[in-house]
Parts: sequence; C-alpha cells; structure tokens
Amino acid sequence: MRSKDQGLESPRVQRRAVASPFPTAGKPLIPPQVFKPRLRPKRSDRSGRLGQQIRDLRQVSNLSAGSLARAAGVSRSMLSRFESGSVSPSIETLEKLAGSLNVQLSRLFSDQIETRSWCFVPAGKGVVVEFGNAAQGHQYELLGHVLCGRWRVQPYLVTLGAYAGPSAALEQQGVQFIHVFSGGMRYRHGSEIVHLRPGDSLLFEAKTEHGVEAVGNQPVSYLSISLRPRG
DNA sequence: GGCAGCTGAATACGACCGAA
DNA sequence: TTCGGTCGTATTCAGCTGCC
Repeated sequence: MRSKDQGLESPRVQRRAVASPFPTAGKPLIPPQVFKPRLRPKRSDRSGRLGQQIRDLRQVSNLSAGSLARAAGVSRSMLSRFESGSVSPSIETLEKLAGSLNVQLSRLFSDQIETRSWCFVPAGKGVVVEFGNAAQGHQYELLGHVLCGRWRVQPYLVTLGAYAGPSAALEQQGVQFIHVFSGGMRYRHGSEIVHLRPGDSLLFEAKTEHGVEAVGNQPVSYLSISLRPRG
C-alpha cells in the first residue's frame, strides 16, 4: 500500500547526483561529540528563507503542498521540510521545484538578495515575472520588492493583450491595490464584477477570490500592488 | 595510495495531529 | 472522513579520517 505521503515512482536510487548548493553540505554542523540530536537541527537562516520563498511561490500559485510535491517528484514530508528550512534540497530538486512552480531557479533565491529600505527601478527595467496565466496574454513586471517590517510589498506593472483571457482566480493574505492606466477590463472580487477604466482604482482584501474576468478590444495596462504579511 | 569505518545530509515511508 | 502539514525513523550515499 502506498502512503498518501508518497508521490514518487522512482526508487530511492540515483540520489546524491549533485551537491547541495549550501556551503554546510557535507560538513558537520555540530561536532558529534558535543551534541547528537534525535531531531534534525534547524538549518541556517538561508535555508529558512529559501523554504519561505518556496512556500510563498506555492501559495501564490494556489498549489497545495501535496500537489507541488507530486509535480516536483518529492514526497510531501520532504516538501514540508524544505519549506520549514529543516533540510536543504539539492540543486536537482530545486530545479524540479522551480519548474513545477513555473519560475526560474534564480527566483527561489530572490528573497536572499540584500534588502534596502528603498528600491529604484528605471523605466522598463522591472523584472518580468511569469505566472501560470502568461499564456493568456498576461505580462507582469515587478517594479520593486521592499520589506516593511512584517509586510511584503510587491508592485507589478501588468500588461494584458487585447481580448486577453481571464486570469487564474487568486486567494491570498493581505490587501491589493489596482490602478488602471489604459484600456478597460472586468475585474472579479468574490461574487462582484467591477468594470475598470483608465484612471479607476480598486482596493480590496486579497483573501477573497479575485482576478481579471475579461479584457476589452484594447490592451490594458495597470498597476497592481500587493501588500502581504510575511509568513 | 587504498581501504574501511564513521558521520552527516538528503530522501522516503508511515504515523500523527489539526482543520474543514 | 479527508486533506494538508509535520514528525520520527530507516535507508542510501558522499565526504572525511585513520590505519596499513
């Protein structure tokens, strides 16, 4: 009988194909004569932040831990340990996780870039982020990434092609602000549909299911700022 | 230099807990 | 009851170290 925890078909061979990306791999963290814990020791803060980043991206993608684990070919318990920072995944596993999250590998480490109290992004130099609905003509350009204490602020310049399809329905913590620059669209928040035109703004709690419902016959450009608590 | 033993990291399996 | 998340434990493998 296979456990619900199990999502793998390959046996436990061929592991250790690549080295861990972290400098602690292969070296003892604690001298064994001093302390040999029954529980796995909490790994470095770097591992914890990597795990938090994986969890954030998973939640943004509306994926459960089980779904992501299956997609990445790891067990559910291992994904839990990655996200809690108790173990560090191998490069091979990180590549699978990034692929399953539909992001580039480097995105998993974007949270570990030196943070500042301000962030300047020249015009047209934002980071283009691919989400799952990019295929429907949705382009997201991240204009900055600023941490304000417990809060994470992510401003996106969003461009939707004419007649772009609906975006995936999202439910997140925190609040979201939208300001339309050009074009028009129908935006859904729960059971409500709001028609947005140039100059219109929308502020709402992101925990209610929301997303772009439909776009008119012209491309749409709008600013989307999400304010979410850091987990 | 080669081998064996030890140690730690990555991983899976199974079980448990809490929430819906 | 189901599902998501976590924990305890076993297994495998690579790196290190000491001995010959």
